[in-house]
Amino acid sequence: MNTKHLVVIAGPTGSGKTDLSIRVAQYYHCPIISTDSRQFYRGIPIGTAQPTEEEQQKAEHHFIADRELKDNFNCGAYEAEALRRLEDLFLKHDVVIAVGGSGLYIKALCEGMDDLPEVDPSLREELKQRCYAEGVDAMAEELKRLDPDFYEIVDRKNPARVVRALEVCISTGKPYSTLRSGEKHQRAFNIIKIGVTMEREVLYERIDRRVDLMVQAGLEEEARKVYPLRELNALQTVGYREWFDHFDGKISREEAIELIKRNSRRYAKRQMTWFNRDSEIKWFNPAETEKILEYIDSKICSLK
RNA sequence: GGUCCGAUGGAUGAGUGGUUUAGUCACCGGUCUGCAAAACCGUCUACAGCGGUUCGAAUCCGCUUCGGACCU
Repeated sequence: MNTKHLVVIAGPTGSGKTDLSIRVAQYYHCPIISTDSRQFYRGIPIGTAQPTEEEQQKAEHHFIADRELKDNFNCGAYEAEALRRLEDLFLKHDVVIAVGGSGLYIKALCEGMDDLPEVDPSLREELKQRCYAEGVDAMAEELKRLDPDFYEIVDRKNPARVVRALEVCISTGKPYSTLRSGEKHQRAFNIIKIGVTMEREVLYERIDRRVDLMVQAGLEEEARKVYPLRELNALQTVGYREWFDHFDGKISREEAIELIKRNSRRYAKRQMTWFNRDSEIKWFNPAETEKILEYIDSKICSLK
C-alpha cells in the first residue's frame, strides 16, 4: 500500500511531453521534475526546448536550468538528487510528475543504478586519450586482462563502454562485472509510466517544424553564446554541435539547420528503441488528454 | 526528321563478360548501469524494357521507352 505516486511521462523528442505534463500537473495540482539530461542546464533553453517562463508559471518545475553547463552531472548523481527532491515533494503532494526523454535517467530514477564510486575525471581523461591514440581494440585487450567476464559481454567496438569498464576496474581495483548487480531498487512510491508518441511521419514533421521555430526563436544566437564552452559534455547535443560546425566554417547555415532536423529525427528513433523495451509504459497520443487522465486516475485508485 | 550521349538500389556513385562484389549518405532495425540529445552495431543485392550473342551479361549487339546535347 502506497499513497505516493510518480507519474512518468516518456516519449521521443517533439512528441508533446511538456504540454501534456503541464496539463496533468494542473489536474493533480502537483509539481513536475525533469528527466531530461539537457534541460538541467542553464544557458540552452531554446535548443533543449525547456519549458518557458510562462509554462513554468502553470506548474512547479524541478531540475530545469538549475545548474551550469560546466557542472559535472550524470545519471547516478541525478538519481540521488532526484530521490531526495522527491522525498520532499511527497511530503506535500501525493502525485509528482516526471517528464523527459532521457531513457537512462528515467531508468536511474525508477530502478536505480548500482552504487559505484565516482571515478577521478583525470583517469577517465587519460583512458580516453589512450583509447584515441591506441585504438579501442587495445583498450579492449586491457579489459580482457582486468575483467574477462565483462570483456565477453561488452560492446568491444564502443569506446564509451570499454573506457567506462576500465575506469571502474582501475579506480576500484576490482573487476567492473563484480560490481554490477543490475538489480532494481525498491522505491518508496508507486510508478505509473505513460508514453506519448504518434505516427513516425507525423512526429518527423513536428520535429522539423519545431527546429524551424527554434531557429526563429534565436537558436543560432544561443549557440553562439555557448560556443566558447563547446567542448563541454553538456554541449555535445543536437542543436548545438551543428552550429559549432557552422561557426567553424565546416558547413553552411542551411546545412546546419538541416542536420539539426535529421539528428533530431534520429534521436527520436533511438528514444523509441529504448522506450519500446519498457513494457511498463502505456502509450498514448498526446492529444488524448482525457484518456490519459482517466488511465492515471484508474492506476492511482488501483494502487491505493 | 537526323546525329550523338546517357539510363545502375531512396540519393549519390564506381564497376566493360565469370566465386562474395563497390563505396558513401539517407532510410530502416537494434544495443544500452555514470558523457546517454552521448557512444556503438546491423540490414537494405540494384543495374530502364524486350530480344539476341555467349557455357556465362549490369558489362557486347539490336529494337523500344525515357532524358540530355547538337544538326537540319
